[in-house]
Amino acid sequence: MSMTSESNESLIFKNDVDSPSVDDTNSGENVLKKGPWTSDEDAILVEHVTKHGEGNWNAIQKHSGLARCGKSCRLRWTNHLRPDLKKGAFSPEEEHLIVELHAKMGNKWARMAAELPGRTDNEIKNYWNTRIKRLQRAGLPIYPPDIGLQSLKETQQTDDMTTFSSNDAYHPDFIPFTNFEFPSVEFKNLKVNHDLHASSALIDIPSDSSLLAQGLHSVHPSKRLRGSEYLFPALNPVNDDPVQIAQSFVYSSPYDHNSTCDHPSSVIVGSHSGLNGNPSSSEPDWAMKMELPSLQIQMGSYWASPSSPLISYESVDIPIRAPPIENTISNNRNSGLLDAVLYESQTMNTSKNSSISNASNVEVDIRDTSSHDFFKTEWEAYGEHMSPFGHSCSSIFNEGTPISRSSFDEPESVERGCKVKEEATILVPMRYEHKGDETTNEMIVSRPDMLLASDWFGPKRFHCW
DNA sequence: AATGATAACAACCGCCTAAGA
DNA sequence: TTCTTAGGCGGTTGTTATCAT
Repeated sequence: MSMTSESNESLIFKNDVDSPSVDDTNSGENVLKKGPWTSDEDAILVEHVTKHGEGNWNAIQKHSGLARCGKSCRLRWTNHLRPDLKKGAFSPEEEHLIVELHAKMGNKWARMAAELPGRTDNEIKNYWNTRIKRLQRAGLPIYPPDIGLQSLKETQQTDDMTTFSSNDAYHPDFIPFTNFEFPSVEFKNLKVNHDLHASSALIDIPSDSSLLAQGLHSVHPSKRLRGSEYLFPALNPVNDDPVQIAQSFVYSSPYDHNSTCDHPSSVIVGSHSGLNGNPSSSEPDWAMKMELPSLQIQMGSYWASPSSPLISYESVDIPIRAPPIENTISNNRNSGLLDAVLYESQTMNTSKNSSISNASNVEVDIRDTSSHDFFKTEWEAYGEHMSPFGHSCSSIFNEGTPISRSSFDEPESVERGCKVKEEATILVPMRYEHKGDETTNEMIVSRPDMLLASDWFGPKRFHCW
């Protein structure tokens, strides 16, 4: 570290040949240092800010001789030297809050930091990014269902969903659904069941684009979690109560009522009733943002965009005992977890007191065929049976669940829009172990994402055959 | 003990916006 | 009105620590 005859401050860092990196954009004497800050640099910066206060960062270099650009000074001060910074790991409360805030705001780190006194946006961002990576590897949802539901409800309470709000709860760079080619249909019932409608989306397993692109291919069942780190403070895997966890994934259609259904034996588990292409719908904008990963997005992509790649579940290595071919569709990799989900769902429903204490846990009766009623009543007007997303149950399955041959192989076989392939409806007979009883259910496997949640359930706990 | 993988952290880069000249 | 600049923000990259094999 070279020194000059000037003040220590100015000498230390100018023309520092030992600097890890030097910004030579400022040619000549003003050679700005890059790389890690030294304690001396910190001292200079602290002294300057103490004297002159924050701001005017570029002046620091001039006045103190600190060979750092103003940006770098500001960053260093903000992220490390501020006296009100809270050091150390995030507390469980903070972690929970971060997840909650991210569900509301997305990648608005600065705004999130404002809600966390003593924490910096960079800190939160780093925490979140590493968490995302962890979740990607584990194939787990990013948001615990309770948080997703809660945040959405809060969001919806404060916004008129008929218009795109500029409220902070919404991302300014909202990406509309226009490229999704959903039929422009007004869902009368959606407003009535606003919360559940959209919340159904939130309890989908989230995943961002990168997860879609890569994370699912890198599921690492044996990935360790350091120390006390759990993916969701509020949903600690230590609590391995499968019912409680399963409840978080299973919910009923908000449109449940008693009427007939064209798929008497079919139930959509985790149907995406909340996703529709109507920009005036209550779908929060963040649900469409890549930065706010959601499996709903994935599913929406499956359904809406022919070019959207389907996840290859070939690489998902989760030890689920596969059912025999004669009982299930071939290569159905979802059966194991879906089995588990259905099992838990059934457990809940057969219980007299299947109370759902948690507001986010919405019950579904897997034997209840009325879940399709809405689809029928609302969509038969279009002459076809399809979901609010322009897809029939069967087409949803076909597009969202890679079975047998990959959809990549036969893109033309993927029905889009209003096409319906009733004959393609997949009924999966499943048998469950349930307190000595055997119950057979048929279902439409529509949730490949459920497979990803198997880590939460503990794959060894469930099996089907 | 060595090695590789991963997490955690720190810092930089590029873009955007607001304010002032 | 346009241009410049400072500051802020989010994304990305690099480094170090930690853990498992």
